[in-house]
Amino acid sequence: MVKMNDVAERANVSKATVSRVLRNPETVKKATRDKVLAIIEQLNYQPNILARHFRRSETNTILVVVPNIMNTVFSHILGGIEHAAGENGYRVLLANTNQQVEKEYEYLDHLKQRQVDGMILLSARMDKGIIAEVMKQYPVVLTADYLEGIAIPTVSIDNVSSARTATEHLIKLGHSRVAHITGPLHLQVSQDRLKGYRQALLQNNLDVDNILIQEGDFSHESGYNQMTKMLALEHPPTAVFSANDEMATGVIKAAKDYGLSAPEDLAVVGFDNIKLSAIYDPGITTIAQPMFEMGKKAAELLLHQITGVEMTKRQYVLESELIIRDSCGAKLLNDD
Amino acid sequence: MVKMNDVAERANVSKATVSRVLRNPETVKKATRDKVLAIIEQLNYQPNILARHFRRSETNTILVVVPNIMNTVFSHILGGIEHAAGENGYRVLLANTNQQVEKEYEYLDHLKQRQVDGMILLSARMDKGIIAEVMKQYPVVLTADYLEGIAIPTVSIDNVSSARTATEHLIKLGHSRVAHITGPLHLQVSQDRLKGYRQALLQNNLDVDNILIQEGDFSHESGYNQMTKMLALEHPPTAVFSANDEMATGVIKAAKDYGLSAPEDLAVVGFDNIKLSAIYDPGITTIAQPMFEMGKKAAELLLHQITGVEMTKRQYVLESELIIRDSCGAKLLNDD
DNA sequence: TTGAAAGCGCTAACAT
DNA sequence: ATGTTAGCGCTTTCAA
Repeated sequence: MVKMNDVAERANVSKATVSRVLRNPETVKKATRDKVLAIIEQLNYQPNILARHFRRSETNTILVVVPNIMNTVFSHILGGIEHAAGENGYRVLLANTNQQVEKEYEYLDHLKQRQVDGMILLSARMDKGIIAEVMKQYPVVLTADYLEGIAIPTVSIDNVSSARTATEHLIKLGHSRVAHITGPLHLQVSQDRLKGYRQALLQNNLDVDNILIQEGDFSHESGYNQMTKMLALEHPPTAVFSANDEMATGVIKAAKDYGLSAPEDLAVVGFDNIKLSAIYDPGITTIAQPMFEMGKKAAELLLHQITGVEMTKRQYVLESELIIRDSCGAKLLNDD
Repeated sequence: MVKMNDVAERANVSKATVSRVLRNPETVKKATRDKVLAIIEQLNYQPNILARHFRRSETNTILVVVPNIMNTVFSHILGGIEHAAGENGYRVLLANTNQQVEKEYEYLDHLKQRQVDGMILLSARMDKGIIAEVMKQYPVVLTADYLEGIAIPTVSIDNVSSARTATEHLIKLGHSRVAHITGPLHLQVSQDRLKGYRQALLQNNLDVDNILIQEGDFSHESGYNQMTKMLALEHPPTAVFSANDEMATGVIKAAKDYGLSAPEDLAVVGFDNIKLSAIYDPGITTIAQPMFEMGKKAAELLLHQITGVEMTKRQYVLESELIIRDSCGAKLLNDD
């Protein structure tokens, strides 16, 4: 393994100069620089990055803690993170938790041991006190999740108002019995979407009927099962706001198996705007969450912390958008 | 930052002993060990992993080169890799290429600079000579892709025979005009699936009609467009084998927009068995590719190389399976 | 079973 | 603009 000293000797300069050529080329006279570069090329010298990391105690690596990489929403956020990190010369270390809190705690060691320069959490189920403690010492950003009462830098959408928009859309379409299938209620996002749903009903003078609020787990199957249950009600809903797109497909399938069709007999709105919602037949009306952008912004925010860039803002709320497709029936009306 | 020496002093032992307690506890007398561990606890000592990596010139990190993390197939393989790596104390560094070959070359530097202990490629579009060269020097495994004429450790399925199975399934169902929408033909997997399709036709004494073979790009839209084109043919196909599931949904949609329905008027078989194929309505008959398993196996194979475990086998071909759902019409027959 | 000591390859402060 | 030098924190060989 050829090392910096070998290059230095061959070029008749000191190690320091070689180091400078690599890290601060402008501080070296052009002639010297060219000579050194030529030798580097000739010897096919590769700097030992581990030595550099050690010496500088920085790694140019960020840790991304994901509940589940196989989930479309997370993989797209991850895509955005990877993109922004790469653009800025940083690498991404992956940490899958499989929703286990203990794993989140484990990965904290990476920060403490300086194996990474910072961390992005896509899920924060740890104790808030601990998170607050960690935040004080290391660069951390939260995205895709949200934590109340703690000033952690966060990139998110406004889930409450987005859910309100989705629900209102159904109300404006003339529905008064609008159901909601929630995500797992231990997640803040699920709580927020539920809150927005409630707000929309109340602001439109509609009663909140708890029988029309059922908890799902974001899976197609849970959407199917909860909808099947509600269809057997004496007064079944005529519209459903599902907390994500995958459950929305379960809702539509349940209606179909019950002899109803969406949107004619049941209007459905989903959430996330994953590819599935555009591909599914009928196309699913949904709230578009800028997943890639969220990841990108989160990474940028983290890199600012790492490099010490002044941050005026620490909480970013990105825009979400109602995408009207077929499942809500709005297009049916327009066709009249 | 408390360092090893601090622990040593407090425990009245040498740095060497502390190091041993951490890395080879069995070589230290129990009493000493306990004392040291107590001090470590007490001082909340965290070893500087960067120093360790540098000193040992190993990183316990593997690099995963992915064409696109946002693609379901890749994210599931990645899930398997992450799982196996984690189980064995290794970390996963993510490298997205966005299908750019130059990026693949760039990431090679991570290996050369010893920033990672090995590399898993989910796409190998680099020059074979270079790959062969790299393989000789560093642990490398290929999965999800396949390279002819080079003995690189590989984990894959048999795309040719899987595609043959898929196509034969349609032929057995009575179809003689079976179309194929391929993936991008510069990819080996697309070529292989096309080959399997051809074999099935020939083995069943059916002509290969090139007008029924159209190249897609794995997207819903390309499936839709290519199918729309074929439906306008004088003798349109009655069945389609699509090289992936997403294009299969495009095929079904195109048929629908043409006034036909699947499977009644057009039988469709996809490939991959991503979640979408189970959720879609009609459920898509497809070839199940064990994505998670592939990732897991690939990681294990790589770790064997890294740790110097004897490898009897270097090419793993995992089992794929035909999953019969609604889109092919087989269930229609059974209902008779 | 433990300690002493060298040194991994680089960077950066300081000197020239 | 370039060189000298110390040292980052750990692991490991050798000696005791």
